[in-house]
Amino acid sequence: MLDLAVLGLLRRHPHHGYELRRQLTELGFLRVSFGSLYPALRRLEKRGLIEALRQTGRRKAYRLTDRGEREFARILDTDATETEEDRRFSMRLAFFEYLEPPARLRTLKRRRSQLVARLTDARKALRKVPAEASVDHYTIALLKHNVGTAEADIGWLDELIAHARSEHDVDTPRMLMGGHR
Amino acid sequence: MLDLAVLGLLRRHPHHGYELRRQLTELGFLRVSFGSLYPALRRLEKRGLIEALRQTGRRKAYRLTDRGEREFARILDTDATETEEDRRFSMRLAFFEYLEPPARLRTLKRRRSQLVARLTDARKALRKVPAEASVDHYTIALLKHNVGTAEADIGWLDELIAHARSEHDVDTPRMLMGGHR
DNA sequence: TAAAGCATGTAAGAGGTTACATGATTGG
DNA sequence: CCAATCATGTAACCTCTTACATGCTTTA
Repeated sequence: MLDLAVLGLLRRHPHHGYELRRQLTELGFLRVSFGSLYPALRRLEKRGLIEALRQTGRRKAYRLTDRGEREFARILDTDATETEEDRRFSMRLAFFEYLEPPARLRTLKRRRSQLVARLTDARKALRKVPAEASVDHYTIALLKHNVGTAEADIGWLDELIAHARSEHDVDTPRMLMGGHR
Repeated sequence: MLDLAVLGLLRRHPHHGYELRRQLTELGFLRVSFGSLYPALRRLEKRGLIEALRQTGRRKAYRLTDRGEREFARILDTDATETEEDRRFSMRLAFFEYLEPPARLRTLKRRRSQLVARLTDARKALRKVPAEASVDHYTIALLKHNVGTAEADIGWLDELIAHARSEHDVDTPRMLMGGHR
C-alpha cells in the first residue's frame, strides 16, 4: 500500500520523506505516520527499488531506480485482496497515467465486479433483515446506505470504463462493424 | 475493531467463533480471517470480558460478562483515530441500540464534523490541481469522486441526525418555545 | 466416496501505530 | 525569543494476514 504510493510519487520526481508524506495526506490518498514512512523508505532502498540522492541539508531525497520502475509497473497492474483493494484502488487510479489503456480497462472492470459482488451481498443482507421483526432503525439505515454507496460507485465506474474504452479504441482502432468486446 | 464487533454480537446472544465470523461477513461489516478471530476471542477471555460456556460438540460458545458489557459500552462511546473511525463508524451504527439517544447524537455529530473536514480537504485538493496544466483525467475523476462521496455521506448523516434528535426530544421533552440547541 | 462446509486452532510475518529522541529553521 | 514547522529516525507494540494442521459432518 505505502510502497505503491511511494514508488508512484517517486516515479515522476525525486522526493524526500517529509515531502512524500505531505503530498500523500494533502491529496487525501493515505495518511501515514513517519514511523511507517521512514522504515518503508529503508525497505525499498534495501530492495534496490529506490536510491538516495544528494543530501541537501538534512533532506534525504530518493529517486526511483530502473528496477523500482519495473516493480512499480508490476504492482500497479496486480490486484490485491479485497479489503486491501478498497484502499488501493484510489491509488491505482491516481497513477493511471502509468498504465496502458488495455490495462486500465482491465483494472476498472475488475473493480467493477468487486463492487457488483458487494452490492449483491448488501442487497441480500437488506432483504434478509425485515423478517426478524424488531431490527433497529440505524441498522437498516446502514444497510440501505451500503446498497446506495455500491450503486453510486458502480455508476461512477461505468463512466470511467466508457472513457477508458474510448481511449482504447483510439489506440487500437477497428472496423466500425463487427468489432467484438 | 474486531473487539468491538465481537462484544457487540455477544451482547445479544452467546455465539461461537465460526458463527461470529459468518455474521460479520454476511452483514458486510467486517471480513476477518479465523487467524485473527480466534486469537481475539482468547484475548477477550483473558481480559475477563467474555467467558466460554458449555462446549456443544466442537463448538465453543462465548457469552459477554458484566465487565465485558461495561467495556463494550465504553468503547462504543469512545472515538478512535480518524483512519480507524472510517471502518468503526458502521460498527457503532450497527450497535446504536445500545447507546442512549444523547450519545447517539454526539456520535453522529462527531462523525459529521470528520466528514466536513474531509470534504474541505477534498475540495482544496481539487481546486489546487487545475493550475498545473496536464493533470490526467482519472486523477481529476478521483478527486471529484472524493468530493461527491463526502457530500453524499454528510447528507445521509443529516438525516440520521434529524432522526436521532426526534428520539432525543421524545426522551427529554421541553417547552415548545425557547428551547435552545 | 468425494467434495464442500463446519469448526478450532497455531506460527510466521507484514505493515501499520504511538511515543520518544533529536535538532535545525522560520515567523511572529 | 518562543512556537511552529521542518526533518529524520528508533523502539515497543498491536492487529491483521496467510498458510498450515486437524478432523468432523453433510450432501451430491
